[in-house]
Amino acid sequence: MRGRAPTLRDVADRAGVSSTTVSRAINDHGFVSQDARAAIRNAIDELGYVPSASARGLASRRTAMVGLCLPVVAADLLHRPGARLAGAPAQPGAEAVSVVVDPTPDAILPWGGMYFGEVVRGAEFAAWEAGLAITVAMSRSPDLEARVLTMAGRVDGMVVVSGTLPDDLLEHVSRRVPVVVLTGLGSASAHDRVTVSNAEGVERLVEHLVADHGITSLEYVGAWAGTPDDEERFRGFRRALLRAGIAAPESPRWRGDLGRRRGREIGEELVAGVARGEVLPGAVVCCNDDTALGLLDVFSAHGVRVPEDVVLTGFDGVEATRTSDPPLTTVEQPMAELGRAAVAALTARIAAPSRRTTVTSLPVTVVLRGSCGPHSDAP
Amino acid sequence: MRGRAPTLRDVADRAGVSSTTVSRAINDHGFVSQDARAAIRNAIDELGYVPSASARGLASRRTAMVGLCLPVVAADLLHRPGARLAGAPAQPGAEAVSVVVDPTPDAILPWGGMYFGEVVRGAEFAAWEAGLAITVAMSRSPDLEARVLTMAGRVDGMVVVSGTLPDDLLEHVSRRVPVVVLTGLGSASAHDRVTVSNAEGVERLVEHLVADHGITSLEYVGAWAGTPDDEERFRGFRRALLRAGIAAPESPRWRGDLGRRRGREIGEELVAGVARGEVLPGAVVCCNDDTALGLLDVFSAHGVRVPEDVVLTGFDGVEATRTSDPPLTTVEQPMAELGRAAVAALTARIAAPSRRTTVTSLPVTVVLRGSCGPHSDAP
DNA sequence: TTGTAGGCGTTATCAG
DNA sequence: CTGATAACGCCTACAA
Repeated sequence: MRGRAPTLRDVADRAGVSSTTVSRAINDHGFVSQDARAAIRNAIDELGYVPSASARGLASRRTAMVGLCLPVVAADLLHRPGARLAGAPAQPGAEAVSVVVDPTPDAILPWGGMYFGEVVRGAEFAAWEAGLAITVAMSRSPDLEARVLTMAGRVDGMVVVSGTLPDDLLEHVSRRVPVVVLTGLGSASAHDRVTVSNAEGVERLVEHLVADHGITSLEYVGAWAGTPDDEERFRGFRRALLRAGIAAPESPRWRGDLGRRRGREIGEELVAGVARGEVLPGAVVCCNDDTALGLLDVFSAHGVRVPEDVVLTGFDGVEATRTSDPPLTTVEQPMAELGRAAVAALTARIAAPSRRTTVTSLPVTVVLRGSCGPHSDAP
Repeated sequence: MRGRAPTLRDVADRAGVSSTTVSRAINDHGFVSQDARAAIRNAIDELGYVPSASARGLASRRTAMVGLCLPVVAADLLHRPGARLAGAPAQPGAEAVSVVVDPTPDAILPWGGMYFGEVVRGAEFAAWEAGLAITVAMSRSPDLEARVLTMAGRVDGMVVVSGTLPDDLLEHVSRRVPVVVLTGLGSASAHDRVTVSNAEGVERLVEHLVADHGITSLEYVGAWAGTPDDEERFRGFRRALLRAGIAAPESPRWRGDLGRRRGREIGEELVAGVARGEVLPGAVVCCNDDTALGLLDVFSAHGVRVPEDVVLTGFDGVEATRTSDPPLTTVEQPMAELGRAAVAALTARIAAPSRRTTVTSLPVTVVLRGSCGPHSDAP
């Protein structure tokens, strides 16, 4: 099949009009007579014409695509059962069927379930509404720079999850196309930015712990220093404490890396402290769910009861928080909305390149579950 | 920022070489001296040069992108908690935080959880390995044709989930770029195709029901007639029965539409039959999980016990099967592998346009859970 | 309502 | 190892 693909010109010749007219008909700019339209439509069908995006892009200087740059981990985050994809493709000679009895789900997902797939979904939706296509790339190691620049050369704008790109690369990219930063991990920036109400979320959560559960000794487990979201969350933590008249530390006493493994380490330290006679805080507020789940792993293993002995909370709203024992109280982020808002910010920026930089903050939801104690049901 | 983006030529001038040389350096074709390389690299950095994919594509006649065309429902399938995205964006004036007590998850997802996000993940991975970028589109109604053709003009090949595109559109597309069909719903085709061991999966499952659970009266709930996967699954169903010496119908007695709602209707009919004195079959084997879950909804509501009164099984391996009550025995599809295999087939086809059409069948896993009865643990 | 002409930024071909 | 030079397929004034 497919010799040389038919071009606009072929269509024009066949329809007996000029290529300009065909162009007009296709993009329906300007005026085209009904006759011409019909002839063109026929020619297109007969020839099987498909416009070349490359030529279009070159001539019009826009590609009608936006790029999404997600953390490598996103690959893992999109993880679902039945996935496999470990690196080796399924053996061609392997059995067509295997049988297992109720397998336990894969142990621990790296980054434990912040479904970036949701972000993609939201972004795709917004792009679709704007008549744009979407292309996604994971910021994987080898060749990161080349691949990201390639993407930059291919799109009208990019959404970049904060922290996925080295600063100089990000700068290089943003000299070419507008960039919207999706705050997540990583450092601040001078681009349009979309984030969530981190501080308010934690503040409200802590308020609940203090007011409704009467907890007065709380501790915060953060991320590494300089993580903007974490800093905001900690600020919310402090604010709530101070407002309740409880002494609050200047900085988190514990710092993790947002991972469950590190959460376990911190859990071990806490438990070890108890063994030495230290007393557990009334509540441990974690900067994210994975960290909290890591602590929970250790608490369960060592007989520390949650919420009786210590209340535990997370942030993000990953799926695992619903099925942990006890289910984890957390602050849920609207992932799909993040994607949508990011693309919306991008299209706005593309439309008005010189408008002021914007920051969009999306609302969060405090989800009260067993890990912070029993609830009547009116928050 | 950004006046007129620097071009290859600008880089060449600045580096004091010809544009050809710059091109060579960038794509590292042919030979370029170290000096030239260095000068070029500097020029690129200083200018913030990013190659234009449009120009590249036009000149080289390849775009280094592959497209993925997913069913509209995929939008819903990527669904996760914290999603929202109902159509209206979050109110700007809305509260930054809201609080809820352990909300039940959103009722029912349309198509209930065939995570196409997994397919995307697998496809992205394979594309990445091949140095390709990926663009995804959902086959949404208005403008389907225009959008799909636009995608076709933008990529070197497309993966299309079977049934998402009208035949004539698919044909139009495939006149331009190679197409790999991901069997799912819909009709057969003359393209490279990737699918799973549908028949073998069900066959093995039924074998288990008969041999290990001693069930001798089984019924099959299919999809609408002409659905290839369903037909294969039914064939596996028949084969297992016949081999076990059990009479098997020529065609499914019940037909659903793969949806949970329709599954409920079928469930109601079954229950109504019982009320009229009919006797339940020993097992109901459903063509997919959603249908089975629909039946289960009704059975639970009417006190029909699974697996005591009737055994129930599905197909797909959606997440909900793990948390239903009882957990649903099913045949799990390797979603990510499907995506990967599809892109692999595509790159192979692109490399050898005239090779014979291929069919790739991926292995499945029969997952035994509570809905088919107790198990020791050796299948 | 339609056509003409020129250029968009790269790659590929062919000589040096 | 390097440079001219011609496409590549379409859009966009501008003119008719």
